Amino acid sequence: MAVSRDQIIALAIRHLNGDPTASMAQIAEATGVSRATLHRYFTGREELLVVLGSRALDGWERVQRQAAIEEAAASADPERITTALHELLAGLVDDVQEHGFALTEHVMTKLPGLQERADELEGREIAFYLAAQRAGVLRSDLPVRWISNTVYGLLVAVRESLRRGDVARRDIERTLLDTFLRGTA
Amino acid sequence: MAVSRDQIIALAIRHLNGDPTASMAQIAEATGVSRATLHRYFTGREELLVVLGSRALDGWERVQRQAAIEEAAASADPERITTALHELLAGLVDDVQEHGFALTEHVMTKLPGLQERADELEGREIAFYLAAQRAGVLRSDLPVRWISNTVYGLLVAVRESLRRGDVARRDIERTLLDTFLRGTA
DNA sequence: TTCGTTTGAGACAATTCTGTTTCAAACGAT
DNA sequence: ATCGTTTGAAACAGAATTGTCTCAAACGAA
Repeated sequence: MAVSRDQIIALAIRHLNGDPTASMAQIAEATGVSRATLHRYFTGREELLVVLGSRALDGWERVQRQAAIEEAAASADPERITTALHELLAGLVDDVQEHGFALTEHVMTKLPGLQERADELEGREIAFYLAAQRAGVLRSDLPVRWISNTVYGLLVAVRESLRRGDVARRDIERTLLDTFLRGTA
Repeated sequence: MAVSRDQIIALAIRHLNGDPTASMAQIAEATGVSRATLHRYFTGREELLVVLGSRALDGWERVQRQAAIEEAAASADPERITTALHELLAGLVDDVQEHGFALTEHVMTKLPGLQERADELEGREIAFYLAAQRAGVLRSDLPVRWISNTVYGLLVAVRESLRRGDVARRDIERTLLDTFLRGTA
């Protein structure tokens, strides 16, 4: 095989990051494979998008796991929670580079199974933010879901800043953390 | 006329806020007008989108003008700049409710003339943030374009929070300002 | 009421995209 | 070199969308 299924997936994700509405023909061209072969690997466009969306959710889940947010939340230890928060945001920055297309594309949320899993991952993150509030790491006077949405919105800002070259890659993690925690004033 | 052109525009914007990829037939149905009439008012889909995008930019420009950000920047007065910043963000919150579809739809930025105008409005806002940094209202150790992107990202968070009912409408302006200026820690 | 205008419904062609199929060429392991 | 597999190119039908056109009905002002 000239191009493996995993390669196709990776290249398709990269292409969709630049053009989220690309057709099957455009995806085929971008992945260096014919349209027929693309349909041999994936039943149809919907399955392809579900697979790509699942990869994005895999990345998100991996970030949560590597940051050990559940364990940190259970410990209720401010230091551990702080460390986990830093790792979480740093991991999300990495992930937004890889799967940025899934961030604002409303199409993804309508595919079967994806929304449920996204809700579950969001739920875990909200539980973590709640623990961070209780531990005094995050402000308790803000709705925890607003905090979660803030992270999401700031990741959109990260994606745009990197795409336009407004912030250097090596500075973006610190800048994000700093803005998230301390604000801009 | 049963439905005026302005009414069509308003209803189309409202509908596209919920379904940004709606077809001409769907827009026609949502605006209470036949597809033929829709094509009598607008040359084609592209012109319709340009008109809607222009309305969104009109709203943005009006917010900037009402907040008097240029005058505040020229004054270099921290208090005036602070007031203008509050008014700017409050106005943007209002506007994101009206023209939220234009916030993340990449389609809009590809239409002729729209991107240039958006860049111009963004440029004015960046000049204002720069003045705010010089006046000590905003931190100077953050790239001014990052600050601009942060506002954009937080508006995405505002749109999501309101759509999902995570934050009450009457609280959102204060919550946004507070998070933007002081952060979440 | 009458007459000019506007509208809606439908038909129509053109385009685009999806998904399937066929077949010859390229490939790869033995 | 040979044989079974994989691939690409092309053709095809079906669906959806866009944009145009026609014509009868509804509308509105004089």
